[in-house]
Amino acid sequence: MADQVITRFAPSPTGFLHIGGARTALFNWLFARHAGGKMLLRIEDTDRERSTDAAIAAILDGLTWLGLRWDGEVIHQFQRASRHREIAEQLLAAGKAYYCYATPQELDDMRAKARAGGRAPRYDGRWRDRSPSEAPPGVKPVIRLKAPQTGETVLDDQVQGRVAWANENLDDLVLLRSDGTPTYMLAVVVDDHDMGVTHIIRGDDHLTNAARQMQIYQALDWQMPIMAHIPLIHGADGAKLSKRHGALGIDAYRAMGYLPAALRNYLVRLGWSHGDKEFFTTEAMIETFDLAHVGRSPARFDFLKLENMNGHYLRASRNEDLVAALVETWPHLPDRNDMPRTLDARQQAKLLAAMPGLKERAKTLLELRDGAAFLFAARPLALDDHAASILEGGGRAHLAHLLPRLADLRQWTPAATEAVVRNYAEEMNLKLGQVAQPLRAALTGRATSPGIFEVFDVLGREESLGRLQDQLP
RNA sequence: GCGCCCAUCGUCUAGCGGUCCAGGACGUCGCCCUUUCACGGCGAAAACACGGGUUCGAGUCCCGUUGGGCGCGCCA
Repeated sequence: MADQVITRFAPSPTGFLHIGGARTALFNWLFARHAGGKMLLRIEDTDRERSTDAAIAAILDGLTWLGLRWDGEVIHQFQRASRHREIAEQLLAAGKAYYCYATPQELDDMRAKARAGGRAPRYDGRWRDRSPSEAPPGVKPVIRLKAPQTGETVLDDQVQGRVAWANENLDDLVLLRSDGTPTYMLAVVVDDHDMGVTHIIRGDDHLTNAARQMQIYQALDWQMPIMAHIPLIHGADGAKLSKRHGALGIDAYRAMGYLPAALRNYLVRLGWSHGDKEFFTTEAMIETFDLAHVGRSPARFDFLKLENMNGHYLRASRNEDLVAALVETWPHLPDRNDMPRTLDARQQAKLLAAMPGLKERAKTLLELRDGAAFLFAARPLALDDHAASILEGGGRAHLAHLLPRLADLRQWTPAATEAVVRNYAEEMNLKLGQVAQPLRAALTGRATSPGIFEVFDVLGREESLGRLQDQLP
C-alpha cells in the first residue's frame, strides 16, 4: 500500500470552519477519494492560548454537515509535542540547527532596523556560528534551523508550477521555542511525515511556508510530499474574505438554508473546472476532480450564484428528502415566532403535501420554510374592511365562475367559499383577481400553484368555517 | 520595503499558437408562458488590463508596466 494517496486537512482551532477552509477540505477529500486514498484530519492546536474545544467541535461538525468524512482518528498536533522536540534535538545534534539566544526585544529591533533600511525583516543569523559557551546568562534559547544561505529552494507545485526562492531571502526559522514547544513549521513537517501524507493541498497563503518547510525536509533528508497550493477565496470586493464581508462559519451557510450538496457543488467550481460543466453529482465530482484543472487566480465568492445553484438542487430533490432536510435544518434556521419550534408528524405530512409547489419558488431551505408559513398560521385570519374593498375589485367577474365550482367541490356554502378565497388572497398577499388563475388551475387539475388545496383545507376546517361565516354580512 | 503568486464579460469560468470577429454559468435587460409569485423557454448587452517582443499567425509563449493578492512572528 506504499502507493496509497494520503491527504490531510489541517485546520487550526482558533475559530470556526470558514468557507475557504471548507473548500480546502473538499479538494483534499475529492483528491483522496479520486485516488482511492485517504484524507486525514489533523487539528493544529499547538497555540494553546487561542485553541478552543468549541472551535474543534465546530470544525468537526462543519465537515460532517458538508459530508466530508475524514479517515481514521482525529490527530491533535499538541499531543505530539515530544516527538517534535525529539526531531529538533536530532537536528541540533546533526549540526543542522543551533541555539539562538537573541531576545524578543533584540529581534524586534533587528526587524525595525531592517525595514527602515529598506531590507527584508529577517533574522540575521547572529547565533548561527557562535558557540553556546558565549550564551548570555539567564536567556533560554530557541532552536533555529541552519538553513542554506546560497543557492535556491525550488518547489514543483502541482497548481502553481515551478516556484523558486533565493535562499538568501529565507532566514533561519525557529524550530523549537524557548519553552521547548515546537513551532508550526516544525510540527507540520514532522506530522506530515509521520502520518505518511503524500499530497499536501492547502491555501496558497502557505506558499512561502512551503519553501521553509522544504528546507526542513532537506535537513532531515526526508522525502517531500507533493504540494498543491490552491488560490484563496475572496469576498465580493476582491479583498480577502474577512469579518466585514461576513467571513462566515460553515454553520452560517446551514442557517441560511443551503443544501450541503449544493454548497459542495458551488465550492468545487470555485477555482476548479471541468470544461463547461456546472453541475456535478458527488460521484461525478470524485470521478473528474484533478489538480491539473485548478486555476491559479483567486475567486470571489458570489452568493447569488450559490443561491441559484441551491435552487436547482432544491427543485431536483425528492419531496420526502426536502421535508427531512427541512426538519433537520429547522433548529438551525433563524427563529420565527409564528412558526412551531419543531414539527410533529402531522405538520410534516402537511409540509410534504405542499412541497411540490413550495419547492418551485424557493432557493434555500430558509425560503422554503418561510414559504410554508401559511401552513402553520393561526386560524381563522382576521377579516377587515380592506379585504372587503378588494372584493369590489375587477377580479370578481372571473371568480364568479370559479367560486361555485369550488363550493361544489368542497361542499361549502357560497358565502363561506367566498370568505375562504378572500382569506387566501390576503394571506398570500394577492389581489383578489389574482386568485382566479391559481384557483382555476387547481380546479382543472393543472395545479401550478403550490398547495392551494392545502390552503383551502386549512382555511376550510370546520371550526374556522363556522367563525368565518359569522363574520359575513 | 523585500520575496512570491495572480490578471478572459459585473462574478465563476472554457480556452493549453490557427477551428475565438472568444464558449458556458450566475447576475442584468427584453420577449414568451402565466390574470399572482416563482419555475420554464427564447433572445440581447457584456471580457482577452496596458505596452513591447517571438511567430506566417498570440487570449494562448517571453519581457516590462499597471492593478490585485499572499507572505515576511518564539501565530497557525
